[in-house]
Amino acid sequence: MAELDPGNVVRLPNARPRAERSGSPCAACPIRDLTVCSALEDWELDRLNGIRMSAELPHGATLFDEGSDADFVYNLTTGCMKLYKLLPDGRRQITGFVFPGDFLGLASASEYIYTAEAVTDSALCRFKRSKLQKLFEEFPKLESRLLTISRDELVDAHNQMLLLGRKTARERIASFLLMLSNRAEELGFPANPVSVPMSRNDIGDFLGLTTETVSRTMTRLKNSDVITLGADRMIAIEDRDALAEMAEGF
Amino acid sequence: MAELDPGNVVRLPNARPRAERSGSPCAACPIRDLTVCSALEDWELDRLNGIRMSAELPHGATLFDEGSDADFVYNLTTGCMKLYKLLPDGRRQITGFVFPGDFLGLASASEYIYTAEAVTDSALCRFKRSKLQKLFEEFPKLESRLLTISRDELVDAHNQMLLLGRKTARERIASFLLMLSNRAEELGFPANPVSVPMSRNDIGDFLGLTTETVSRTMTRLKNSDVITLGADRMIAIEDRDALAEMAEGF
DNA sequence: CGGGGTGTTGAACATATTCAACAACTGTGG
DNA sequence: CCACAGTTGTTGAATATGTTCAACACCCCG
Repeated sequence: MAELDPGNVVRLPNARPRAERSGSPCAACPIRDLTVCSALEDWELDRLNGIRMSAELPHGATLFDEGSDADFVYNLTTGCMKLYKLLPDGRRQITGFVFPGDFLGLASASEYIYTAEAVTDSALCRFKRSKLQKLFEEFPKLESRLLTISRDELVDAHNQMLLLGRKTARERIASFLLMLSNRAEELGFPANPVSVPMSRNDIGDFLGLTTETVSRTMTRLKNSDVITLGADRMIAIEDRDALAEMAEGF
Repeated sequence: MAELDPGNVVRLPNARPRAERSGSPCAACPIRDLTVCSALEDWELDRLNGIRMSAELPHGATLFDEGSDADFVYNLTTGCMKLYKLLPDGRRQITGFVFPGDFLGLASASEYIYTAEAVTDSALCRFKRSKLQKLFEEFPKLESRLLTISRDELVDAHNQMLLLGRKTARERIASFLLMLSNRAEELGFPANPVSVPMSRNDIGDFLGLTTETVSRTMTRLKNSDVITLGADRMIAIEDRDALAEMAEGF
């Protein structure tokens, strides 16, 4: 796992101008406001930076495996990752996609409860759990922020349970596309022709469907003029209201 | 919502002898070690007790509705509750069952993200969120403990996603029965003839199945001598190993 | 070019659902 | 205490949604 090469970091569209106010790279971090770091002042950020390591992953690479020792917590700065659990016969459930600003490994206790794999080339900040724990004592704000983050993850998880347990294939795809579009917007990427970096197979394993069902359902949505399937895994949302109604199960 | 009548509280089997060391009812709480309170000393517990209110709910009663203002957080002391989300046409997903020592409303921000309804007659401690928040500043341990609890909830949620997205009906039922058995044991109730207080319909809505499928699957497990269906919603696990293998998808 | 991975489409199939009937149980009032 | 009504649970038959198996088109990337 190579150290971060700054020249290789893709800046996010909503990046703030590189701050001159502090020497710490964190102060200039484009996703600073989207993650834990938003709880901290510059000087506190310096302390956090002190225990930070950078890492990059090419697409397809595994960051950690389900069941391995959860010594580190990560924060994604660029790219997209997937988290998944496997059954012995290979059935896979992707429990979440990770976008810049999101945490990885938060839900784990002593061992990671899912495998984390890069969907696209990715860059991350890495924190040793034990060191982070010590910082909590110094900055309770940090732990407080982490509680908020974990609460938000719980909200997403509950929505996903509703999706997996009760929604039809069409409703699942609609929910998924809107989720991607909303997250893109939060990150300052275009919300409408939405980028769908993951494969049909990944989408299926996230939505509890097969590749074929994902493909067929997308085609039907295209045929009913709700979306347009473009090149490079781009999808245009032509009728957002219709998609939203579908997603909510109307 | 009546105040807790102490004469009406069913003591849990693993209750410790009523403590004489403190005047606070919390110090004598039978589930004290199972919940947030385990993070606190007696004198700190007194402070927590100061913002505590008691409540009871008969079975079938709703504690709060999805979407209503999340002003309170609750801790179940006796009974069993269910948390669920609804789709506009009435499809329901139960996102979790709540047992003594468990929290309700933790995942919520300004509004509750699920409805909470009593499965059996229940008793709870109620805390005003704003007051609890203030106690956090006084006892960071408390917030720390809450982070652990919410992390554990996240682990459960991820396992449930795997179940809902990828497991067969038989595997879901097996997982469910083992979960009930394990939780019962944690609480000091018998792990083997396991009490299943919720209806087939509730089980179905928790596992993403219909009542009929739950019923049929249970019958098949009975016919293959893995379980025995008793009266009063009791189920005996006859072949725990077989059940465990099923649950894991072997 | 050529080849593996990715995506689409078709046809047969399976698992779980839906609709329906009935049995068992619970609680309530006469 | 029993009778009755409503709820809960079980079972059967028909059905549907999504899966499986299979073939082929596409398209980057080598």
